[in-house]
Amino acid sequence: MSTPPKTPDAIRGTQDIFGAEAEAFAHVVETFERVRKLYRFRRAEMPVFEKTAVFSRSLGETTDVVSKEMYSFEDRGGESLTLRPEFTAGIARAYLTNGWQQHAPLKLATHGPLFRYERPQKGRYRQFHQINAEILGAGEPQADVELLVMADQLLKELGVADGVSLHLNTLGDAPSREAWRVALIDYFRDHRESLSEDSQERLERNPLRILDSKDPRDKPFTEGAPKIDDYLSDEAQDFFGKVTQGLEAAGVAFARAPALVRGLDYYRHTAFEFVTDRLGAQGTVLGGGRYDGLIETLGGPHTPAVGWAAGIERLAMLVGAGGNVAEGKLDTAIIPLGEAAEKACIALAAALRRFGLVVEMSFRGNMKKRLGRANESGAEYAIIIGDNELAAGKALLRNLNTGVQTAQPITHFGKVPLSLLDGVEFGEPPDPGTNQVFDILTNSGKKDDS
RNA sequence: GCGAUCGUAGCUCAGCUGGUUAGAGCGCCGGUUUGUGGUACCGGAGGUCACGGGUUCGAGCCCCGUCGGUCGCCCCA
Repeated sequence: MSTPPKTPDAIRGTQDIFGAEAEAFAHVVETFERVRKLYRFRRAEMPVFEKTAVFSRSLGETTDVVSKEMYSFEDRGGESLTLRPEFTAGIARAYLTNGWQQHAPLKLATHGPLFRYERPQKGRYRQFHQINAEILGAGEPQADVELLVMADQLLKELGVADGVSLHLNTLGDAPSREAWRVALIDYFRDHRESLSEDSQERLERNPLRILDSKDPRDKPFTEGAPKIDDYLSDEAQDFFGKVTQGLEAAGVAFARAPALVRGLDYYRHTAFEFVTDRLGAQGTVLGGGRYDGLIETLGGPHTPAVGWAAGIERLAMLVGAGGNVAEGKLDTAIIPLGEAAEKACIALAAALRRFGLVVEMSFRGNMKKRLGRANESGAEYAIIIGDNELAAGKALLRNLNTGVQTAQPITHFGKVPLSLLDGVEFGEPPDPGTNQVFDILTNSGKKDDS
């Protein structure tokens, strides 16, 4: 008496992607790969896990993000490892440990799974996937511009640009950012009692975040809050000007978003998000910014860099909503009947696929079943070979749209487009050594004329 | 971590104020068609009603707990 084993559940917040969604997912990745090559971003592959320090140092040891939202564990040697929650820190580590400085300015693109220990909700999973682009070792605003223009082109080529807008801001250089921060704290402290509980908390930990609070109680005060523009140094102002001018030159539309901020200290200058209102609370489709301070936190030399990342699932949802991704269509279904015919059909399927046709060969069910499946698959033609046909060296070519079916010499398949054979009756196969394609073309010409 | 909401067949769902053998559509399998699809008709398989406890003569339905899904808050690298 044994009880059947219990099927283990999938891990919370993971997804099994299949069918149309998987096609949309692949479409996003393929489009990214194509576009990234247009800009000569070089492909990189990084490990999905790193020493925990790679992430904890760059993010700051004390933040919620590090203490609660990373997948960290000890390996058998007692070393603390973490499944990557983002690409940037791992890329920065690779940049330093592999001497990639020699390639600077280095344009890198990658994509793959990331892991965050969060409560799942729409567009948010514990294992999710991003596409990612970075330019390391480039302090020039042109790098920001190129990254943004590429992002814009990507979204347009994916067909999701409608309803998605680019929100752009600058956080200034380090002195500008700090002066602004102090001014914000002073300002909000005066209204402390009127702020939401969350924002009172934020005042201590992360005052910039009050600006994009969702609580209506905070709204009246965020409007009148100090603006970064009043604290920008000349250099920072000039930098941002070059970014916006570059976007205008490239024809990339953007909206200035003075409340768009970044929580971590290493961010400088440009911050941006492509945002939609079609994905519920998780409206950011692609986001990034300049992180000139990051590489130093990993013990490297001062290295300016800028990058962005976009959630593949979120993009796939937008792509899928447009209904423009379908599974690959079947051209031809091959239906063998009987063991001997099966062998001939395997050979025929291989030949047709080498020819470039999308072919499936059925191996289950009776004739009715097999034809039914062929029909459902959307195939245009079915090629049927039973033992009778095999003995005569023929196969049945059935047009599944018209229902017209003719017997054809097996040797014709794989050498002639099926559309030429469609509906045309042939006699004996051409003599060996003659040009079969030519014969068939002239034969079918005769038929058409008559 | 917090809140709301949901969990019935492979899928989408119905199931009345608690009342006998729990339903539909789709899908699957078979038949009308011994080797011919799309349409139609007929039949069939498939359910520990998420799990565990409780209330009740009686629970898919009410109560408590657990797990899971979804949506939102916090956070957002």
